[in-house]
Amino acid sequence: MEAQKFEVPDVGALLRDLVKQVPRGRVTTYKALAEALGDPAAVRFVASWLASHGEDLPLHRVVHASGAMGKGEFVEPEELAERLRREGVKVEGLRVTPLIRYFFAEFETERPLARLRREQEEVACRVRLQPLPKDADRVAGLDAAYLDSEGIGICVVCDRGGEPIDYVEVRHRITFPYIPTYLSYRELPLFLTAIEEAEKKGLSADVILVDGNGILHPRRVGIATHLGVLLERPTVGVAKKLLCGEVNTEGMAIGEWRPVVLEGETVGAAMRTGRNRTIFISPGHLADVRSAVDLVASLLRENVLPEPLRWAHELATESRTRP
DNA sequence: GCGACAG
DNA sequence: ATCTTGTCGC
Repeated sequence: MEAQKFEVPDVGALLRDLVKQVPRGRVTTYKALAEALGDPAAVRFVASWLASHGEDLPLHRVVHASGAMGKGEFVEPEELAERLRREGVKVEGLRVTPLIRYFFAEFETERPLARLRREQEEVACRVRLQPLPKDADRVAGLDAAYLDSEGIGICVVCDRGGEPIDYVEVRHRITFPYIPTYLSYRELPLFLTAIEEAEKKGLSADVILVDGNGILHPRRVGIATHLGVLLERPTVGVAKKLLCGEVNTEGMAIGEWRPVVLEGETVGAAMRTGRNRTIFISPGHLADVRSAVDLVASLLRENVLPEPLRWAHELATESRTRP
């Protein structure tokens, strides 16, 4: 099986370009930058990325939506205010006043996140929900860990009893940041090569478990779904936190599960595993909620995660200790 | 007061 | 996810 070509934009570089577009004497906001990238929900990425990668940028021209000075690791707010004043911007009490008078948002941009969203919607159109193969006797688990900007991808293949058979490890430079609902663009390249390497080694699985969501996603295309559709293979997503949708987890017994509903549709299940931990299971591709839940339940032991994912996580974390 | 977004 | 001090429980 050939690795799929999977292009991801350099959003960090694009964000730099956007900040450089803000003229002297004008200010923009974190939210306006996120919108210029194509998704206002990326505002936290914008703030955190600028705080750690924006040392050489004119960050005094990026303020909160309230007009308040931004917060970075490089410059004190008083100094930011001083820099703005020198450019003719009025700052009172560490706030640009009135913001509207100096506000800039006329960015030259191709809105990269909006393009990725359209791509996700196209992938979502190709999802097929159906029961998992009944004769599945090998289940893979995919997980990632990070060492600075290097990503570590693990693909473990387990037998039907959850016993690991073998695994592969791959490493990639990762540039795409974590932005909620765009996880695929960060981790899928890692997973695609891990699976390719596994197949080269003669390691294959009937179903692939992924650390993340399947159709339990605002556009019904979480990382497990994206992977499944690209490879045309059965996948199931397992997440440790709820991304979206609604579910009542009150008084759940261990092993019990309840549907996660999104816009009136059941897109997954919340299941209580050991202790007080709840996991969120959703079909990726060529799976449905019922069979995904059954498969995960059959691979659950004492751990929070089903065995293939528990092993993948353990191996990925362990790999970080030996660079 | 609003919102709370997988890894 | 990672970083990381202090705190709780087995």
